[in-house]
Amino acid sequence: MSVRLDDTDRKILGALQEDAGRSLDEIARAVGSSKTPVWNRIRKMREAGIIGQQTVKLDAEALGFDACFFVLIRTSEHDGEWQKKFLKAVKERPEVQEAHRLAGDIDYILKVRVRNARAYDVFYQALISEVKVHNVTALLSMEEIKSTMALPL
Amino acid sequence: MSVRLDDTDRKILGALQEDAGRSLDEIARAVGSSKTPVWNRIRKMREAGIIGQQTVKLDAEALGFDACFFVLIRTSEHDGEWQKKFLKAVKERPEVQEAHRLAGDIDYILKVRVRNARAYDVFYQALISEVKVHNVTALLSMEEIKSTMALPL
DNA sequence: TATGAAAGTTTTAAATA
DNA sequence: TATTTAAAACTTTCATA
Repeated sequence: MSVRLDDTDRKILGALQEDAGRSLDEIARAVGSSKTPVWNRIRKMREAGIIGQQTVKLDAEALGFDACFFVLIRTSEHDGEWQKKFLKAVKERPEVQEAHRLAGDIDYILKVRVRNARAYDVFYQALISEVKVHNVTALLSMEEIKSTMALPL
Repeated sequence: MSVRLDDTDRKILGALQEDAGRSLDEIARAVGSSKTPVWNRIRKMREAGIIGQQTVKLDAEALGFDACFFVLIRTSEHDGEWQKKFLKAVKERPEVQEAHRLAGDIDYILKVRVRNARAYDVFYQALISEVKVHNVTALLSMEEIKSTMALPL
């Protein structure tokens, strides 16, 4: 923790976010420095946990994941036991790509990626059989306009 | 396009999703094959667009992005001109990490990542001054329970 | 599919500003 | 203290069997 970031660090993070497959040399050139210092900064930021998992973006549709739902969940149960069970269910299910606990009226939002509507129903039935929820609204995505993990550094 | 995927391809995709930083050798070992065939498969899947951008996950909180909103948007305007302007606005704004066009009552959902509530308001004011929207609901995330781009292959 | 050699990259260490 | 240089270890890429 607690690495103070300067301008060069931020530029490196920007370059990595954009394309983590570039060589050190290219990144160094892009941020106006050279290999070793850039390498040391990256190592420090990795150790500090600022730079996490390195991954690839796969084409969901080409791989047959044609359905994406945003699921709004209201619960009447707010005790610790219920919450623990719910978090566990959500973390374990690979269909759930995002899960957030919300402020206000709606308690949770999930982003669920499945092959088709039938697969969503299977997921939904499994979820409500594991944990009791008061009210569920599923919003079906017709079109993914944008999807990125990049932070607006 | 149209690459038929077998079991080995799927295993490779799984390995890359999990950690794109591993060497070919490691991936080959993990999927029970050897370097050359794995390399050829990856190249083909990249060419076909199945494997896309390579990126890193950054720690949003460590970098000072403390606020995340899901924004539900209803519009009264459904003509092409309006939609074009809206898509453009959403794609251009780096705060918008996800944008989907929905079926049903609510027309769009956005995921917006900003430094704080004030920054969200700046974003919101800028958006509604660019495109007219009928009704907006912002859901504030209190806790990110899960966040992954990985498909449940 | 496997082997292996050439080209390129990452990583470490030593030298320099 | 941070950067450049240099060299060893490792990876990717690709020709050939």
